[in-house]
Amino acid sequence: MLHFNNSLFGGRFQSVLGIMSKGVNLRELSNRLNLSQTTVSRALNGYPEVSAETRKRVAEMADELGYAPNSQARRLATGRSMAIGHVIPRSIHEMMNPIFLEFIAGAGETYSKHGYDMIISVVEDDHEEDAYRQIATRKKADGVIVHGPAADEHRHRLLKEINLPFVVHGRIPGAESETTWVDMNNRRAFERATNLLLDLGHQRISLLNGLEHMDFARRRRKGFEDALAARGLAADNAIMRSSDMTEPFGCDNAMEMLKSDNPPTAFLVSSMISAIGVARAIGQCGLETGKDVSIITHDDALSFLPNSGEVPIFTCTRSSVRYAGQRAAELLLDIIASPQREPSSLHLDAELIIGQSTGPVPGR
Amino acid sequence: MLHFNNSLFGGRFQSVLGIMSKGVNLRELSNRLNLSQTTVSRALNGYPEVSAETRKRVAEMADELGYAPNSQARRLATGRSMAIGHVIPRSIHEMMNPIFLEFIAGAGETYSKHGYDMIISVVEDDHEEDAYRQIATRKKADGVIVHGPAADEHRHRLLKEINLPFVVHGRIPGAESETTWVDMNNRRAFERATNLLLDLGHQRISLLNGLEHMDFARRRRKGFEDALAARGLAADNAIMRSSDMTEPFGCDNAMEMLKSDNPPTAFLVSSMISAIGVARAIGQCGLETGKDVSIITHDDALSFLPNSGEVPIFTCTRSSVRYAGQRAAELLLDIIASPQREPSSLHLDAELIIGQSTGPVPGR
DNA sequence: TTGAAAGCGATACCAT
DNA sequence: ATGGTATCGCTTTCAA
Repeated sequence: MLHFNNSLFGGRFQSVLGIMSKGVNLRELSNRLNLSQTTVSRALNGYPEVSAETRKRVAEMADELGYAPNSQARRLATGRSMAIGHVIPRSIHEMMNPIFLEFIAGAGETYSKHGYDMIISVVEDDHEEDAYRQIATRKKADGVIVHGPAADEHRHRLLKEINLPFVVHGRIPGAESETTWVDMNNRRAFERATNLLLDLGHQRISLLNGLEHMDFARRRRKGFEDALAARGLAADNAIMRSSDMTEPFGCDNAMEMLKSDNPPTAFLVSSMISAIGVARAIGQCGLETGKDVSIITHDDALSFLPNSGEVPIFTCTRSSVRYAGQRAAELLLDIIASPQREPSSLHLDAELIIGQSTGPVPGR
Repeated sequence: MLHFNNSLFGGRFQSVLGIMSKGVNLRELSNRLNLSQTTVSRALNGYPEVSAETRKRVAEMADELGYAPNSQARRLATGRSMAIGHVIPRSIHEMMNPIFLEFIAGAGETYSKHGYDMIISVVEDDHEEDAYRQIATRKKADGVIVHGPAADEHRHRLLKEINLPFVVHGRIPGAESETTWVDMNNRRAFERATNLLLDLGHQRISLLNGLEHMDFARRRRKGFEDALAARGLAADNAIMRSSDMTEPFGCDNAMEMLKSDNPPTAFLVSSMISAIGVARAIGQCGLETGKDVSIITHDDALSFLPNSGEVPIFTCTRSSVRYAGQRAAELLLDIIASPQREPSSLHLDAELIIGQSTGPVPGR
């Protein structure tokens, strides 16, 4: 996975004077230049009042001595920590979610593009509030991303209280207009998916959802139920499940239902990982996915679970979490740059993509 | 996934004087106490020469005012950044690896336990060297973890050059004794797995390996080949593959091989994710995993892919990456605390666990 | 266009 | 046991 340009890594490192590793500071640099620290600082930070010639001299010497400003000092002086925090409570990190990783990857790209650091705090559940407070009082980060809002969410209140800028990945029910968030249209995605199944003649559809104390899962369920209701159908609790989205969650539940008296002819699943489990169960029952039993899954476009190709394996509602991460980070940096601005959120639509896992209901 | 204790989050936040959010600093705190900053600092940091009574007063007032030291200032004063860096080049983060996430989760636990921050830098490939240099010169972190060492690895040279403490997750061939690392015994794990298959009568075994410019993948291949050689067998390149360990990688290759003239009777796979793909292929060919075709996979004990239960789905070599993360972090903190110490590494053994995916070769 | 000097908020040495 | 003061390395106001 790691490739190196040999011209960079293979050769000897340019330590002509052993200076590169010494760590020159601003004072030494300005001494060498017979300039004040002020001027050097200005030159390096692109202030306009520096003469072109001076700026050039400074840049060259800085380069030669391998100068880079000490971030702690700069942060102390400017009062900005140039870092964004992500707090992961144990309850979320125990079932360490690949979706989180993909989001982080996206956000991280944005951060480094803007010179920000990403700091991740893994904390015990009962220290989460503490973690946020410490980020604020100790000035560890200029803002945070709130992950996985619950249906009954409170973190935004704390964050407003302690005046820590934040962006929510997902939405906080009842606080949509007073917070900045990036979310996909979960309800609509699952409504569309359900309609597709209904159009294919499926009437008995199982919902394998994420944990329904989470906002996103509630919305998905709503979309599912809305679509059924629109055709005068009711959801059957006997074939609806809600859990962490693991592979066995999909397999075990699908297996159980398929063996029951009144098995579903289709599954609507909240995650590719569980969908893979469902497919396994279908196979183990001697049935064929997309023919005997249909599956639609949400696809977060995780890089290690590609579901693309001409005809994707799974029919899916797709929305890139990585992209969401990039955009959420951008919004947060905006807020930090101009705190007075009105909250502006981003509602992403999922694509409904036809793959190999759906077909008309058998015997139709 | 997120549970909150309502007594913490549900109620109103204690902003009795609006002070909590103000951010008191050391000077204000010491003024309020009629003590010098020196004494207050000492009291808070547990220095012995402070009277018990003073210490108590200080602690109480600090608590009341919600004082917490500004980390930037402290870092500047102490010269320690109290942070560990993880650099992720794009080549690794494009195929964003869940294994990385799990490792991070483990390391993160250790960091917060010791008051360290974890900072993650997502960088373009050709900026990786730069990223490390900047961490060193700008003093962004006190040390770094090196992820995914290649067979032809150079980062350790750079890190020694710039004097940045580090621990390797995995091993750097040829530098085992001069670096501190945490790795599992890849060669032995795959040797044992292969032996198990051979004992079951399998002679035609396919290897679906990770990218073989990575050290871990080479070692696994070695283990595989060693085991075959010990019984006078040779590996057949026609049924060996090496790639990013995605689900389709497993499925597509297994499918192709199973349909060939001389199909393998067993698969040795480097990752659960790909193993799931293999299982899917087997199902699609109308065969049964563990009966018609056997699979042994390496299991990194990823939380969203549990492979436990009385009889796990997959027979596997298992080693917890999360644990590796914890230990690697501990070793790094040790090094930082006492830099002169000899490098001491950790070689973890994988367990070989029998699951449902293996059985005697058919027709035996 | 350049520089002197005052912060930023802690720690730590040297006195007392 | 407590306090004064220099220091960490940078930014930024104010002067020149």
